[in-house]
Amino acid sequence: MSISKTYNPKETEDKWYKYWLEKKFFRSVPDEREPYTIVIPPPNVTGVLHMGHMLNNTIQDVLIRRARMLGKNACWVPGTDHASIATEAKVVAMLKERGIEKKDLNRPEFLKHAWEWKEKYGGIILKQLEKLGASCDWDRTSFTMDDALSEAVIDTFIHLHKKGLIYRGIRMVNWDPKGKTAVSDEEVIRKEVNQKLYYIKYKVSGSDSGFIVIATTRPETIMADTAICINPNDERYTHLKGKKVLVPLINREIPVIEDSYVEMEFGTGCLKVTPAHDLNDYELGLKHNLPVIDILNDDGTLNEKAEILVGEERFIARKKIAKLLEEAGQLEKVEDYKSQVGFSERTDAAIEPKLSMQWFCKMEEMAKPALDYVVDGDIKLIPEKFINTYRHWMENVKDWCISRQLWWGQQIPAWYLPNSNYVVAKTRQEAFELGKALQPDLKLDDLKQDEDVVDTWFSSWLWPISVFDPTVCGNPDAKGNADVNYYYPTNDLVTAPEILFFWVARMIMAGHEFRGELPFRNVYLTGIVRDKIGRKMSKSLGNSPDPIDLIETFGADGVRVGMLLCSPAGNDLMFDESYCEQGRNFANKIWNAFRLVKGWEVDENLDFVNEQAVQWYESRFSESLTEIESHFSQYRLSEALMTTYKLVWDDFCAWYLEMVKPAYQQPIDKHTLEATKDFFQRILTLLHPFMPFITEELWHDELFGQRSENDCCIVAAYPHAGQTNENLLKDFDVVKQVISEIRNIRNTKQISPKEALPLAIKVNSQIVYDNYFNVIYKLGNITEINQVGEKIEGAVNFIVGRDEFFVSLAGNLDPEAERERIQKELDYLTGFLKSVDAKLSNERFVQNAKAEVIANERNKKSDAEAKIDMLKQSLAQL
RNA sequence: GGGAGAUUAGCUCAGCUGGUUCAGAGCAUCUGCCUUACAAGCAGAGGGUCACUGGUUCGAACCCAGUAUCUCCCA
Repeated sequence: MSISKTYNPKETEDKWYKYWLEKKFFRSVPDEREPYTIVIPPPNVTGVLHMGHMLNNTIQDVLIRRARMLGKNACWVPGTDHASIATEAKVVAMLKERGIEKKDLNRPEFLKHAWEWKEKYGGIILKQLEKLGASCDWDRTSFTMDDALSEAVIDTFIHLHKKGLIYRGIRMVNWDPKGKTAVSDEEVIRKEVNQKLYYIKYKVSGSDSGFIVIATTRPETIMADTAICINPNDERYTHLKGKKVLVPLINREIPVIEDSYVEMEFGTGCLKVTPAHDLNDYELGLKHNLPVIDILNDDGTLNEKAEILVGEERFIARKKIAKLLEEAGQLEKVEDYKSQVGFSERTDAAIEPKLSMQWFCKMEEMAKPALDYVVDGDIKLIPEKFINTYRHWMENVKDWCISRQLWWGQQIPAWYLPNSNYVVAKTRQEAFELGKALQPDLKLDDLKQDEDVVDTWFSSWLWPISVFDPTVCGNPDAKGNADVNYYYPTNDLVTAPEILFFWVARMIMAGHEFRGELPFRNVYLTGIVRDKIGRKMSKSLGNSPDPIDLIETFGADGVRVGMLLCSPAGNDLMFDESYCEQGRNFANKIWNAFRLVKGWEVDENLDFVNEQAVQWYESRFSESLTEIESHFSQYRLSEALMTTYKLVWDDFCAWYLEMVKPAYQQPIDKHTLEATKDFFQRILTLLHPFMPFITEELWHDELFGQRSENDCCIVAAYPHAGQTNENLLKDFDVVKQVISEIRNIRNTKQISPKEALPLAIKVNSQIVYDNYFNVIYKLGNITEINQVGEKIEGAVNFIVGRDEFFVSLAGNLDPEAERERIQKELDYLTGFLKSVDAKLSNERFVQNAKAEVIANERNKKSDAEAKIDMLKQSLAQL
């Protein structure tokens, strides 16, 4: 093994990842052990690894590695989802580059190209996860469009349709004119946009000069107007009641209706009603029985119903209409106006509200049990604050539009008969059998399958079940295979709060529907990765580092540590590369501590002089481990890491190793070396979930002797907390403080650390300092230690606990400076004593406070008094 | 407009059921060190009106009310 001065991750990472794969350490099959299961939130096949994935998957890997070391049968199932809109968009773009238009292809031809694309690019993100060290069971890699998983989707559709939970209906949907598909409410991103408010004059029918003015942001939709609406209480417009007006430019006559829905204060208090192109207008139209005129094509261009500007794109049409209105003298004015506009998450096109026939899944019935799991605490959300959000959603749930006007996905198993009836069935043959009942003369070829596919989330909501046994989806009575019975319900889900509703909640619904059980017990919600000035990381801002570059620069272990250091659960994290640097430095620290220990020569004849140090670290390790376990149990991973970090860097490297390390080129005793090696191995196991590569590398060093093939850190037993010796820990706190004081004296008096100093102790406590002389000599660079009964004159002194310490400096004591220092401390203590006295002389405090609190105050008082006494004496001696 | 959450050191965050020496980390900063494991390092130090205003209490960073600012979700 190399002993380079710095740790080089490149030499270890690929090597060990390959080794783990070869030895099948990630592989899980059901056995008699307790399972610990995580299903990956399937990244989009079109995706490349971004910082959000890094965070999310680092957390999952830490959890799964720790569970594995705790002796559980750990199973982390990887995979991807087919992301219908995003993938279809990519494939269409690729075809366009090759000079092929989607409209010139039929469905099978298009799907062939799409699968080719998926085979070529779909695995990129999973390969990238390997670089991070993700210990997924790759043999279980799933894809939401695998045959079996697709079948599960179809069966689910059929099952829910049979139950009456899926229906077809006309609804106002969010139409993405670029993707040419409906998208769900959750896929619409609202942004504030600077717009214009156009004030348009509508002529009153049958009058030469009368007109009313209507304010709108969408003048291109006036041709779809079917009414003008005023508030019945609006006195400005009473003369218009029952009248008709003419739509400008096309002069179609429409009625003036009255409804208190119209806000009198907004715009002119007069609203144009366009049922086909606005949700509120649609509802108003239903109420007042208005016709619906849809003037837009699927791609967002105007159709012949618009009468004018046919074929123009909607935003171009808006500009042209404004000009036409102006020329016609019907544009009164234009104002700047800010408003919220929805954009498609996938294509960034402005969403067009559009009426269309879609498939819906009823949510209310399924939402109830899904809400109960969380409210009753069977499923824990971490952090808990998300329960409120979850409840609010589930209590106001809306039906789920599940059809998408795309080809990439599972085609809806609905078959239309010539008479426009339809049946839902898995195959054409089955549909035919059902169809004959409705239409006896039906021929097989008469059936036409619905052109649309189901929403990708309609696959993903089955994920925690379908990756184990897809056949139980849609078949709630099925018993399921060995896998699903063993691994389901899974343990932890790690995901982003943005998809709490449209993924997490729906998985809970599906789990309840098909397994009668929750899909996971804990949902750990990560924050959004932002840059250090708080902006969301995005491609367009270019403020996101490439995770693979980060791994190149800082090593996978360094990046993992960096991610976790800045990631409190559920809070956004302000990522900065310096965290990864800190992680890399930590790896280097471990590496160098190892170099030190590795370099030690043993001398069997030496006495075991480090017994106190060894026992102290033993206790300290247990104490820290208990704290780490508690952090893990609360999913406070960054704190578990920080506790580990300090245990290694401060306690092990800065204190323990310094205490036991022999002088340069001197040998060490056998006991100490063995104890140190044992500590080191335990540290490696403790660190492994966070830093898998460096720990595995060091684990196999010859320092620890020969290891069998399967003796690897990844499967080593996680350490258990042993006994802690409280008194020893307390004594060492005092000893460490004494050493710090000595070092501080050196620093302030400009004395070199090389210059050894004499120390005298006036012991007033029960501490047996003799036990710690070795440590104090070594770390304080002390020549002699004397226990004295009286103060030493002319020495610098300090107090730790109740004991006084004196360091004689060869003639360079500055009495004035000493007096000042002591006086300062004295002032502080006097003030402190005053506040304690005030408390103790307050009758109500003594009456009301708990006994131990009062005892504590009394202790503080006597401690302070003792110290003040000592300081006063010192002052007098100067 | 409705709802949720946040505000503690220069930065990122802990701080449990109100009660150990007038609030703790890590990073950054400052001072001194190339001390044979590590300058990606060592030793030490400084740094806070716990957003603001009231209230409850013997006692408030913590509980209550209001104000301000910010973030997110929904319309």
